[in-house]
Amino acid sequence: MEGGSGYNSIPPSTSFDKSRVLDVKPLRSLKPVFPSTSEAPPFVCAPPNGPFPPGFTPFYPFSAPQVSQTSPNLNHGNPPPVPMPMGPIPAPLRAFRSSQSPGIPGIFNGNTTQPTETFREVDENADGLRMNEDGYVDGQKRAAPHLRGSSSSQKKTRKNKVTKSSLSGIAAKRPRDFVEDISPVERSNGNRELVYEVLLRFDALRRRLSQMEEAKEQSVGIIKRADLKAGNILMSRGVRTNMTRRIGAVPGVEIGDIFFFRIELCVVGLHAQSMGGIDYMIIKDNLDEEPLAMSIVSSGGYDDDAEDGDVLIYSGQGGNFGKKDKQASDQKLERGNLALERSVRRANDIRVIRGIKDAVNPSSKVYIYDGLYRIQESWSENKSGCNIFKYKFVRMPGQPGAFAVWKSIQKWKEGLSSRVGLILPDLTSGAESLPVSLVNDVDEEKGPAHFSYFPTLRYLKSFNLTQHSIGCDCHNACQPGDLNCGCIRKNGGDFPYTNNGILVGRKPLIHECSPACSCFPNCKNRVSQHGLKVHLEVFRTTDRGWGLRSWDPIRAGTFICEYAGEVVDEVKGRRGGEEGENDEYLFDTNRVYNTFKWNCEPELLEEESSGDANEDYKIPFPLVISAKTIGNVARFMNHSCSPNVFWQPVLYEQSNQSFLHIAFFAMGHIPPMKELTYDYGISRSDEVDGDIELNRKKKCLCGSSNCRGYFG
DNA sequence: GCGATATCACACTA
DNA sequence: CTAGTGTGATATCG
Repeated sequence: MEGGSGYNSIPPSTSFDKSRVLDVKPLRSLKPVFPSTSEAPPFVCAPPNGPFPPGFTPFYPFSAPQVSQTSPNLNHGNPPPVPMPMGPIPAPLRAFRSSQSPGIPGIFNGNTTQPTETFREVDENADGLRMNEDGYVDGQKRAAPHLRGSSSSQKKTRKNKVTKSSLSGIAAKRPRDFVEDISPVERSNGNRELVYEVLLRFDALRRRLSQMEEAKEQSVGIIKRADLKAGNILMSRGVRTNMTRRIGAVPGVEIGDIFFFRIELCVVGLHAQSMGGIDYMIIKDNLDEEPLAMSIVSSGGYDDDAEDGDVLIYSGQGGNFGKKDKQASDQKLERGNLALERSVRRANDIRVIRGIKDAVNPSSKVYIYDGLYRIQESWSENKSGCNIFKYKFVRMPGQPGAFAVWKSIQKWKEGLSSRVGLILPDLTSGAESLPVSLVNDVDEEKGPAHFSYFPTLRYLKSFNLTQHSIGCDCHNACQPGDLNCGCIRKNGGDFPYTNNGILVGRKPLIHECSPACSCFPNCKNRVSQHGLKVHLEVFRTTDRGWGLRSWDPIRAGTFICEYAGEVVDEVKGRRGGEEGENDEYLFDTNRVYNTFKWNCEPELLEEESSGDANEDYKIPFPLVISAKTIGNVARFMNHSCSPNVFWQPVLYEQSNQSFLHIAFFAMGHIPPMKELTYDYGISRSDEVDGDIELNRKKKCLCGSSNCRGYFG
């Protein structure tokens, strides 16, 4: 199959073609190279900061096998020659290993010393985690250690839901239901699923609050900061994790994870200070007590030097530095600065979160968890007569690239260095507003099989699926909360998107404005009509043919692309006649899709459950799209049973007819270079047959712990 | 028109 | 309970 007919052939051009692409077969369904899903591709052994080996993906899919995710792995000796501070070194600290470095020599400087009180506690936590990982062995039985805020979290929302024990078999296999309780143990110590879920719930609530605020709904009062409000609600309801403060990695948070609000770092326990840049804890060592730094956020407020991907010169806090209305003063060796100073001597791991401007949304920031660092040295500087502390943070070796990946992308964008394995800078040949690069740094394939790039849907005339509808008569732009707007009324009174174009919630159908409306084309209710917003890349995967990923960070609810192609006859398309291979590029609303919860839980807003909670796909009519001969980037998106992208039906008008489109949105925040995937669903006719026709199915290689084993 | 700058309300932990 | 820590959205300036 590989290297099939289309290989290296240049198809005849047609007047319609915007571009031609070379190709092999769609390999989304090829048989596995790694038959067992537990055999992760070898990208975990990449050098810390690149250059990455072919196909290296620095980020695990969220529920991919994470053998050592929560194991402290303290018994792997052979510390590499890491840079160590000079002078006497007090008792080395033990901590969680970096979560993504299985098989990499330990990064600890020893494991023979007696753990201190605090570290014994850490170890116990680690044991608990290991149990959890084996399938919620005793999630409920263990007493909750020192839980703050547990009382306030017991109220409401957790009505008699399924107990954890009744789910024990399934829980590890299936994403949990939103409303399900988070146990005290899980609140203390997280895991990957939980961290992801807490973040999803945070953003769902945040989007809903933004929507209500933008519509000026009186019910919630004025919320200037939906992020803080959402964070506050979740914290007080106990929808949070990793409350146990710890040195080292945080279970469930992976290097490369991205965040869009400081408060998100709090709810997953990565950095507990909602504003402060230095988080620390008091360590009791025999009779001594000393503060040690756990994590820092470098966001550009001070003149930190973040030029090098592996070294960070971090400024101490305080001194009223950079504040207009206050007199600058000396920084004092107290609080965070003191903790950093102690951490120099102790040489403990410190989590580093780097905040940078979001290129896609310049008014906001992105926070990247860049893994564990240690402070190599510290000194004082004098800035306009005032003392400032400086700390040289050096990244621990053996960790997957995170911030370094961003730096590489930045260079590609500036043209300073070309993307390794670049085949085409823009496979759309200008058909999209942004270029889509085609890259293969894995093998010899020169590109996907020929198709014509077409950025949207093409309805054939023979389908009379559409009807004229009346647009709104708003002037300028439709205003959230304006119930005179016909389009908002069609959406049930809610504006489907936030002011910055983020989808608030899934619904059976979204009605966007169109040329039939009198609002301007830049009206915010046209999110899915304006093409790509992030720089995408079609790339060669190691075992699943071509795939799609993004150079830009994508926040939850962001429109990614629509499924473009030809709308085909439902019955014919589904069975594909003799050419079963047509199935490869089919999108079919008739398939059975895993249900999942994405919208805000009304309980968190103390609202009665309403129609908004409905996340069923109820489509006005079935839609089958073939992207075999014409299509856009969506045709390269692979299947996953734990996807990070979902589809949403959107209706808007063109040429006096309403057309149904399939729009893809980000489920959670997606870091750059992480593969984009959605659930392909299962063909309904096969399901009805009872016996699944496995030969028609494709063996799934998504590698997720929720994997169904097949799809299609 | 766009970046810089000002203003404002605020949530976490020690 | 208070102090210490900037943040993120928006308005205004040059």
